[in-house]
Amino acid sequence: MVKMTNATRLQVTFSKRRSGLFKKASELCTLCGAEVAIIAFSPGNKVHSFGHPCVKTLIQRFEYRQQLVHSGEMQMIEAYRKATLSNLTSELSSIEQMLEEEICRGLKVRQAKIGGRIPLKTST
Amino acid sequence: MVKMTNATRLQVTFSKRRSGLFKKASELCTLCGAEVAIIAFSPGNKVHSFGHPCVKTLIQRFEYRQQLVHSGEMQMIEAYRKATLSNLTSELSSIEQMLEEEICRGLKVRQAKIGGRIPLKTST
DNA sequence: AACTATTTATAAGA
DNA sequence: TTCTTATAAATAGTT
Repeated sequence: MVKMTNATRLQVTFSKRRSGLFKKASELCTLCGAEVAIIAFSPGNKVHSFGHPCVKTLIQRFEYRQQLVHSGEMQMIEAYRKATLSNLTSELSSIEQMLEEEICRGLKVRQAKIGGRIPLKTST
Repeated sequence: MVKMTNATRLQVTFSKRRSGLFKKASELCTLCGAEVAIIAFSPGNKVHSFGHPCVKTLIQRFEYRQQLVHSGEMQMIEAYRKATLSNLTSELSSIEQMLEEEICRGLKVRQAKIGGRIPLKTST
């Protein structure tokens, strides 16, 4: 599989495959209860996005997780998870969720200050 | 289409469909020269990601664009695009790209300081 | 992990 | 851009 040469066909193919990709993503969400964000830049450099529940929230969560990994905290959490009893695991989940919600809330406050808003779902 | 109930089947289906989704994304990249990032949280809340050229870069670019939209600068750039001659359009693209590269460089420096690194492609 | 019947995606053409 | 259709690919169910 190589890059298409004909610019017109490439544009049509991109459009079709992008909608196919977004459809697959939305099926994954409804069928499995997954949460998915997609950011796509077309060959013409236009941005297209899909998000359930919304792109921004998932980016925030992703970056928070990455931060944990980089600072070694995730390993600590995993070690704790393995060492503790299963009923404590659900407690930990709640704590993580609360922390995540706090971060989201902070984001919304910051966004409100700059006059922005958080779309529920975008396809720009 | 509704959410699957059987937890085991759901896990298998998620796994199959996630790899299908990532494959479709990579095909879109090679076939059309697109750039795509996907962040997916499984029902078990594990994070999975796909990125070409890399998730972080595309998130940065996405957020930069969103910022432009919110501040109204994108509209100004679009208006300028339409008003100017086509040879100026490519010049503008170069300027945008340089600006983007500067932002990426800044990100890398900041990441280097906290001891992190930027993966080319992740599937966590 | 592998198989396969069936469903779904898509390339090409209109 | 939308519709059609022949072909290719994905996947649900099963082993």
